[in-house]
Amino acid sequence: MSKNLTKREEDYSRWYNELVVKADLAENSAVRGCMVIKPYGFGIWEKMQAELDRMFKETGHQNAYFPLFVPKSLFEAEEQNAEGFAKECAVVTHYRLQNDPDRPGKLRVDPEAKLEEELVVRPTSEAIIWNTYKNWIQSYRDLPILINQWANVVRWEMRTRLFLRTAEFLWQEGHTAHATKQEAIEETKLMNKIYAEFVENFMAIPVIKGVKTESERFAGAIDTHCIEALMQDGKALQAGTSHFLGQNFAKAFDVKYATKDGKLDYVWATSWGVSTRLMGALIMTHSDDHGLVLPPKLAPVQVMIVPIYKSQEQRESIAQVANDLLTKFRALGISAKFDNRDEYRPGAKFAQHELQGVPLRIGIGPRDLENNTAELARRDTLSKESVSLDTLESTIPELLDQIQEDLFQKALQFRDDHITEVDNFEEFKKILESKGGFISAHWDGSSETEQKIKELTKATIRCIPYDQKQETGVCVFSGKPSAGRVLFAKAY
RNA sequence: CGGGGUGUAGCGUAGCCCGGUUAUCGCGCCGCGUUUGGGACGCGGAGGUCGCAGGUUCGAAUCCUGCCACCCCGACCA
Repeated sequence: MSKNLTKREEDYSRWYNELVVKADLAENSAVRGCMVIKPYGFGIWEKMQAELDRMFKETGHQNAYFPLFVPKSLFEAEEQNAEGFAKECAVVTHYRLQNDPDRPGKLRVDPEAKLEEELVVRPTSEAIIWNTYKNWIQSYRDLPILINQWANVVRWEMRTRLFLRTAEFLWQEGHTAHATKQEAIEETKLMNKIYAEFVENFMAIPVIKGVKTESERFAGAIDTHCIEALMQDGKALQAGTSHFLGQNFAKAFDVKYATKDGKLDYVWATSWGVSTRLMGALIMTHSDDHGLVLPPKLAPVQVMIVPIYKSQEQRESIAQVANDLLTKFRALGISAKFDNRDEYRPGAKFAQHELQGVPLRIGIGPRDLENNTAELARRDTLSKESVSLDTLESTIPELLDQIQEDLFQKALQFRDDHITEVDNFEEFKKILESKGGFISAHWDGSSETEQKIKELTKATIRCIPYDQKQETGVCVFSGKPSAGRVLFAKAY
């Protein structure tokens, strides 16, 4: 994510440490790999949350909250799921501290306070939620259950990566229960579609919708649908997943319902989630050497007004104009701010707001006061123009829309330029090393081939795209017959 | 957990090989003044258990041992 930030040494430092999102990998080993998200960064997340939440509610979902701690016996009930996450679980074993007799003033874990049953800190909530759903579901009349929760989860990864893989992360996880297989499959696809719409329309990041291969599937799922994005360095990023869980969890937690004709059947399930990883995707898709570039729809501040003045009289005159503009923008639902700090000069403010990715900047100085103009600067193109003050009110809303669209188109162009069709393995390796991006190639459908390609090239199958063409060919690695191309890439 | 690297002020660092005044510089921070159309300037000032613990030595940021943390590369993963 910092690959573009090489212009000045200070930028790099400020990027992490002052302005944007302080991703503080704490020094204490117990919380290493966890993020501190500063207010500005959290403002971005809040906007993402708000839009997603709205989309979930529009499709009939409700929010609820389930416990952070999962008793180990519940956690292990669905074996596939438990096995998949076992290696990265934080576990609570004690419930009390006491004074350490050997180290005055220090504490130790009270050995007497050992829990009878260990508590797993949720890496995902299927277990505890399905244990609850068991009590909520008796009849087909209780279905469907369409619930989402906004929560934190913990996955004790061996290696963390800022934004993309932190030990603790914020996300939303939807967990739904359905009477029929078909309905659950529809829900799985619907939520993947909603993720795609959100990421494309709000984050301005183009994605490819598809289905995971068996080896990349969520632990405990029958099918994992996903959206895959491409970062500026040519690596793919899984931006969201939606799982069709079949009856696996219903069977593990014994969740049966009475059908209309009086029979008992297991419930069908889905789960789906996106996380703060999306913020990493946002940074790595749009940023440039000057810092963040935020799509207007997610920018905490969309328009920043910067005064340029010599005297305090000028400053006051500009403030009047600026406040007038703020009122107008507020009426239009545009979030605008007036950076009237006296202790920084304009250049420093310009640089700071560019670093923070504020989409539009309006500069007002003495010359503008005379001419009734302002300097309007776009963050994405870094272009500036002098415009009449009177036109701002009408042009800014469409300009924000234009920036949103341009960001998407630019990312789309880059993404499409980095999908390469390849028909032999030599070229596969060559493209992967030189150009990167997605490689569209035939695959024989076997996990063995997938595994071997991964070992040889580090590329994995990101997904089998929904819009895969029916096209007979031969596997790029094994030469065996294939019915269509899949997308390979090196991934985060 | 394997391989490599790095720990010096809020951030970025010099010094370490070859031990020796009061630990270097830049940014940031505080005060005063001058400034303000793209990252201001001058003067003054504050801020350090040199990652931690041992050891060697008259003397350790520097040499030795152990530990810890972080970064990069693997394995694992949203």
